[in-house]
Amino acid sequence: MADVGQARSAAFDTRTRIGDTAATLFRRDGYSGTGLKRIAADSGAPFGSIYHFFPGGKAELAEHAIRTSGVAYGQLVMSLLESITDPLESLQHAFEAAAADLEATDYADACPIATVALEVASSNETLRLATADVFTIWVDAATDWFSRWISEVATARRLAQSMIMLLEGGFLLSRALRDREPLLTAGRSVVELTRVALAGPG
Amino acid sequence: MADVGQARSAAFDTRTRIGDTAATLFRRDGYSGTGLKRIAADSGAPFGSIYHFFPGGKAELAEHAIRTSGVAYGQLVMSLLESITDPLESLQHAFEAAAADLEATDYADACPIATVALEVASSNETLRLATADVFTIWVDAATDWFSRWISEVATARRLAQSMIMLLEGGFLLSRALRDREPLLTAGRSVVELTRVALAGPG
DNA sequence: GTCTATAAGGTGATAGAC
DNA sequence: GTCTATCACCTTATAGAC
Repeated sequence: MADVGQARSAAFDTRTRIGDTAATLFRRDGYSGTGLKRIAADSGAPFGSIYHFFPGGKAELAEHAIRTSGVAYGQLVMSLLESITDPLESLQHAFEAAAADLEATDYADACPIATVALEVASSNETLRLATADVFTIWVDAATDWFSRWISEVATARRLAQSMIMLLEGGFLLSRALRDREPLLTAGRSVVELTRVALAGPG
Repeated sequence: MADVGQARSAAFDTRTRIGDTAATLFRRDGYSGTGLKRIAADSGAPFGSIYHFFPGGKAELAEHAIRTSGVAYGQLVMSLLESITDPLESLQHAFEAAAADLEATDYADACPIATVALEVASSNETLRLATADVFTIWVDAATDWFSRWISEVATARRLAQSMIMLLEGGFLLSRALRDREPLLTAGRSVVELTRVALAGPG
């Protein structure tokens, strides 16, 4: 197993480096705002390597970045939610961690796909579908998490969607205002919504 | 007064047409994704007229579009909230109207500044400030509206921010998924948060 | 398979004719 | 003041040397 990894390591590293750099730039500057030249330069890979590993060019690279970073970010958030047993404390902690991360990266690293999702929603059906798939995965995973304490699936799903929407809206306002407050407010509202649901039908 | 309008109408119309077209394209395809050639073509104005009316070029045009369409959209939403006296009914109606509008425009016309806001947040300080000013105006106006029924300003402000964040998150998910559901769910959650606040300290 | 040079077209911006 | 032609640059993509 180590041999296989070793044998593929050189090519794998270059491909991964290109993918990671692309994801970082797409997240920060969007799809149209990110040039392939910049991706090659920042990743240290020659320009031609992009087309060697991603023959479909920018579109294929973007779809790969959306799906890969989207799934990874979803897992990161879910693992954050798993780290504390009490749901209300867990939610508050997750939003505080997101706010701290955002501030630590000078308000750059928020949602990995939101900027691209808005850009391509009305202009690129392939990439729109990729972002839709990622959001669906997130909502489903969060619905399962809420379902541990909420018996009604519809309620769990509504909380899951609202959590993600508040996170996204919080990222948007916090990035624009360069202030953690909106994101922290979003966290408080998620806690409030969950508290009410828990006190409700049980 | 009619004469002044008449005298300025030709130039004013062209400038307005360029501004409106720019706002529409920026909203749909973002800042980097919108070319000045396209703005000239869609507005019917000659290319040079863009620089005649907006000497600062694309950046000045974008700032104008952000501030103008941002303020206008805020007023639209607030007037929608004014049209019904009961706050809970009013909120639900506003989100349903937003969802209907989004669907009617084939999921294109959502927030006029969100796409650009995310694009420029880390790369263009002038435009970031313009989006920040718009969001601040929206939060302040919504805080005043909530304050009619909520005595604590901090609570009214939290509700105002959460309403806007849920609207923005709802727009994002609904556009990506091409489904009204997230936006309608966002509306339900805003109503829920407001109901709890109203039942609380009074 | 890694990398470079170039192609073909689009971009923001400008100069200058009318 | 309206409009056109053009500039220099940057974009994605490809062809081909090594």
